[in-house]
Amino acid sequence: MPAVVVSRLSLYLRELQHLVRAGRATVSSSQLATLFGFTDAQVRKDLAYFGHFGHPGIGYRCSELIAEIRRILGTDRQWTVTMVGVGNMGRALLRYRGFSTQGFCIVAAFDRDQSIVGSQIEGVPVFDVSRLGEIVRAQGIQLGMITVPANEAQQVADQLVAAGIAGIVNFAPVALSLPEEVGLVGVDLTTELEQLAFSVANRCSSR
Amino acid sequence: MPAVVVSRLSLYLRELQHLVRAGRATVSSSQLATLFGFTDAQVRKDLAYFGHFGHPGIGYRCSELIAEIRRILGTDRQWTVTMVGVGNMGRALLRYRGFSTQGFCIVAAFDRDQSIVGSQIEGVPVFDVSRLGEIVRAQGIQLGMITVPANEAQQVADQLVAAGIAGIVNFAPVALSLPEEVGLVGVDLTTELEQLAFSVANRCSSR
DNA sequence: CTGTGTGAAGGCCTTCACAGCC
DNA sequence: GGCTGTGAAGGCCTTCACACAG
Repeated sequence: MPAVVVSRLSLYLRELQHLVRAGRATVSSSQLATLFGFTDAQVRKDLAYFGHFGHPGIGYRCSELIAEIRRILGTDRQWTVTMVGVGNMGRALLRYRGFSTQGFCIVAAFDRDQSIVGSQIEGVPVFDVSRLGEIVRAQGIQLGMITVPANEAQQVADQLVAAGIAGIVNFAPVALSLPEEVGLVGVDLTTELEQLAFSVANRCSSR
Repeated sequence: MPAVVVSRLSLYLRELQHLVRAGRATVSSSQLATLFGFTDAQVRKDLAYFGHFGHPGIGYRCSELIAEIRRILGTDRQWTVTMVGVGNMGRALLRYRGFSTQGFCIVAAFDRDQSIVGSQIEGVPVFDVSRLGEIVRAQGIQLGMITVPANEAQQVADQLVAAGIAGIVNFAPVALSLPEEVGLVGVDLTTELEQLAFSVANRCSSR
């Protein structure tokens, strides 16, 4: 299965949830496709990698497909998440409601700023970063989000790995070096703006 | 040229800047490649699409390559940016220093919360969203970042397009429909976590 | 007739392997 | 020896086109 399929499944899931909220019961591959500028064949192939979810002549039942995609992504279960770095970005993400509704529960945050250690932000307790290993291990936290400055990110990542984390989302603008068996996703906002600048400067529609 | 090349150029740029800060003068394609888990041939091909920047036997001079990549991306010039939606995410992004050093200058923000309209956040003035068209047009603002709730994002995008914006970064978790000639990049944090969950649940190293 | 699932074809992207250069 | 730039090969991903189902 192509690697990009999973990211498209996430997009399908998101729009399916919007469709259900709008009262739609079914959707066809071509309707889904036009939302993103994909082809209908691509949508069907993406879904067919994982099973037979469609109904010929009807399309896909939204709620049914939502359940299937969540099962595929593994977000039908709950994931425990920690956030390391409670600066501007960390705080914004802690306050973002979208994670918990999709199966991600932030259970602990870490920082070294003593003025916030011991407090709670949106119900999430903030611990001193020196207790990272202890708490991640004790609570069996599965995923970590790194929102510290770039020059501290690798060290934090190493601590998370040592504590047995299964995957990391890295918001620091630096490449991390991790063991093969730990999942890694990088999010760099400057990179995204640069993408946009290039596509605008070269008038190449990225779609 | 493959579409993904541009996103890799951004990554090269980022690490080159780290290398320069660490005092490195040159770097080879294989050294750059191992930072990301790419092949050396890929790095060379990516760069060779745009010119002959390397020096056989030496590698690439970091500062030289930085200048070239910035020129390619279009970030050797300054871009004016606006942010629509000054909630948690918007505020965090306004306070993020990384944009301005890479050529992106946030010159105005918009919200409809009257308690912040008229104030400044990190030196960026916050206007009522009703003045969006007027101000974007008057100041010739080039790029827009959308950080409003999903159900308001399309409407905001339409206003930005009407005001003549050249490109949009959409942080709202919804697919936007824009005219072909307007650049669009989507950033969905939940999607990123879902990627990670899948790769962990299926123990497939995404690298 | 609408719409899915899917082999086959086509195209795009990456990797290989080496000529050329320092 | 070290390293880049690049045609050729290979592989991966998307699109096509159609059999089949409701």
